[in-house]
Amino acid sequence: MLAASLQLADEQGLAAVTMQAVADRLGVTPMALYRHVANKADLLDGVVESLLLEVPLPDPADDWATRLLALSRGTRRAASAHPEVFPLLLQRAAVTPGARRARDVVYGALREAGLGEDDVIQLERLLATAVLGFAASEAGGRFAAHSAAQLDADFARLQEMLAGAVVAALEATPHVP
Amino acid sequence: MLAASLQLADEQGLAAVTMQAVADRLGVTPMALYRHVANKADLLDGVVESLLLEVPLPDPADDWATRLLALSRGTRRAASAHPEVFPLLLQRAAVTPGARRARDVVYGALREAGLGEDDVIQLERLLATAVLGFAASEAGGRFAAHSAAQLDADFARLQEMLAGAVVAALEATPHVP
DNA sequence: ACCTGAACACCGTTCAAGT
DNA sequence: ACCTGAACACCGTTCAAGT
Repeated sequence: MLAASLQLADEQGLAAVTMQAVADRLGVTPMALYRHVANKADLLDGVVESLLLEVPLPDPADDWATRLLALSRGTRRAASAHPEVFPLLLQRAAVTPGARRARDVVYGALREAGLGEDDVIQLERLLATAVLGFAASEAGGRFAAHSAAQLDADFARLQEMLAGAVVAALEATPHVP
Repeated sequence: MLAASLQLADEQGLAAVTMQAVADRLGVTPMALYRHVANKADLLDGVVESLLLEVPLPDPADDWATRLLALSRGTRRAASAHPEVFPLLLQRAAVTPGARRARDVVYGALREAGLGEDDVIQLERLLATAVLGFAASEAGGRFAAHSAAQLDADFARLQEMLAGAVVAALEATPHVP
């Protein structure tokens, strides 16, 4: 049902995701959906969550910088696969299992990099926000005037910027030699 | 009419912005709105644009770093004033007068800082995206679990991060001594 | 437990008609 | 030029009833 809704959004836009259309696709009446979902907002929550769970987790064997890069690339890819739904991500509290899963990857990477716990927690929010902001802008159409090559270059530069921020935080961290 | 729609969204949520409700507030029938707006999407475009035009432009007498900070603070304030509408900003192409207005402020500041034209153009997108991503996350509820103090601290750190990116770009720029 | 038919109050949008 | 009444095809959601 969440898969059917996501597919519907991908194919015909978010506005096409109506209780009746989803039900149709499942060969059922609209009212049957209310057995599995409280209401339409709840259904959309589920769709957003399933999108989040589609972002592949990086290989834990890679070093921390590679893992961060892989996660942000996976996020951008999920956005481009589901541009209609992705922007909704910024409109839900990041407290679901899917949100926690991605957050934990970043926490682990920043800890391994050597940051203190307070830094880890704050920096994760800023890194995630920058990546989500970019991916949501791209998916939502804010960059519609720009070429794919330009956006690839922008994304690469964003990564450099974020890496620079992590390095700066590391340099400000007292470390055991 | 755009003002009435924005007010309606602020007071009762984006879902309450229906053609009938807007018409009601103006003391007119819904069909009368179609004289001023092509359809509902067009109306929402107008509402988003009017929100963008609400962001105050920085004092041109201030130095470039102060202007950038003022613009991003103004943006964050507009988001908190209109949390229902603000997230839509990431879902429209940044080609309207309101978008251009803000962009030109950043262009001017980065040029004055001493960046080359290519850097100015690319960095503007990244800075704007980071600020909009943060403001939209905050307005949209992604940070709902966090205190206002925490979010203020996050925003301050975001500014530091962005300032660091500008400085790094400046250091990589060959300059006339 | 799960699904349905019928119904309700609302949507966005059209069109011809009014002033 | 601007607004309206009536109508159309759709919404989300409820409730009692069916299996």
